[in-house]
Amino acid sequence: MPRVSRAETERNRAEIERVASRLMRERGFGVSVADVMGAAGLTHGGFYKHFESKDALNAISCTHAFDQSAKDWQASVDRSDGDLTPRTALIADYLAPENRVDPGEGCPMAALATDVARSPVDAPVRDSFGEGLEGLIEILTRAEPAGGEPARARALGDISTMVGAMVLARATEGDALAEEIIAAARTALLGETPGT
Amino acid sequence: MPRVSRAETERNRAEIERVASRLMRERGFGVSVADVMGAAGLTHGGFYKHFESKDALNAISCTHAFDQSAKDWQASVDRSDGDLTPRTALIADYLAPENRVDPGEGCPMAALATDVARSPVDAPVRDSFGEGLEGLIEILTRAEPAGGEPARARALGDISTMVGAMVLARATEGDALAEEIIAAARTALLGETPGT
DNA sequence: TGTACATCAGTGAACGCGCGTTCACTGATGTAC
DNA sequence: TGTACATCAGTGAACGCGCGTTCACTGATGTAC
Repeated sequence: MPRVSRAETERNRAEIERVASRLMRERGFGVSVADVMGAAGLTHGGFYKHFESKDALNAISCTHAFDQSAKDWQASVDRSDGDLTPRTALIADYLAPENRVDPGEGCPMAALATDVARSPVDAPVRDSFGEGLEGLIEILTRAEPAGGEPARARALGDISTMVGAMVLARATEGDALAEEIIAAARTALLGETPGT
Repeated sequence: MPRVSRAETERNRAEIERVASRLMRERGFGVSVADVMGAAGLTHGGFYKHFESKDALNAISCTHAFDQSAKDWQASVDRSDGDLTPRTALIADYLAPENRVDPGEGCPMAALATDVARSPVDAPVRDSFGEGLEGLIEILTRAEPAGGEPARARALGDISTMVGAMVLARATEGDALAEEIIAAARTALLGETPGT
């Protein structure tokens, strides 16, 4: 049934972007146009009525994922109080099991950085990734106890540890090492005693 | 000219493994059999005289890359002396520009972790990655100033920071942020004053 | 409010291409005598 | 050491398949009157 209403068109486009963002974090940019459209309940032919190319969708999906993460990070900051600093809340939420076992709804840095690194220098996804990353850096920088330039450097160090731990834990999922890595990152970042 | 000598066969196989290990770190497991064989100076048809499947080569390439890295890490430890601790030497060498700009000859954790995370649970490359990772953890654990269990936890935290910084710097290569991330990781790990 | 018609989101077949894998063939190497 | 022959690493065409992209077609939606 062709020629759907404007509202339907808009809903379809939003759904394509949503499932693309999920599938690309799960499987990488190699996910096919047909799989994305199918997951959105459509056939592949209509793809180019919405997007200029597969490359363009990669970039849009990356931005979508970072927008979602920025909201999650801000929510972590907002739930902090006297007993829980914003930085602690953010890092604890990031290292939680949900982020590790469901990459499709999780951190785009951990899911997409390697794919972006392999993309051509002129690929649109590079700008999307850079801007999204900068956004997360700024949220964590504001959450650092220290202010000014040291806060940004500390945020960059924190993010490196968080992303590295997430990436390595996902690669060893199912192995005891995965939990061990996350626990060690927690200890390194939050100074918890390595127990259990 | 078919039927080459045994020595030639062995040399060809070693060359296939060498270039495969390089190309997979550069482009991921998606690199094609034809590209690997071509890079080794052969045609694609002979591939199955050496390997059972593409999956098997993925695992072999991963092990090859970790073996190379273990040698590099040990060399870093060996060059340390009174003024330079093994841990400092290892981390400084890891974060050096060569590792960042030439992923094909660099760290397999940073290059392959995401691809491994996306591989099926029964893919042979998962075991290769787990074993290779454990080997590097042990080298760094021995290089930590503290001994016993805390040394291992600290090694895991260090590796997380190293890998995360490498992965993010590669994704932002060409941007000032790439250098900033590496510098911040250096500061976080080695306590250098964030200068320049 | 009703009618006539242009618009265009979605469909499904088709395109050229590259993938992993198979296979008949080649001919120098390695072996048996 | 010399000869006869089996072995098998490497070649290149072929297989079925999935990729990104294009395109003629459809028919309900949105618009003009």
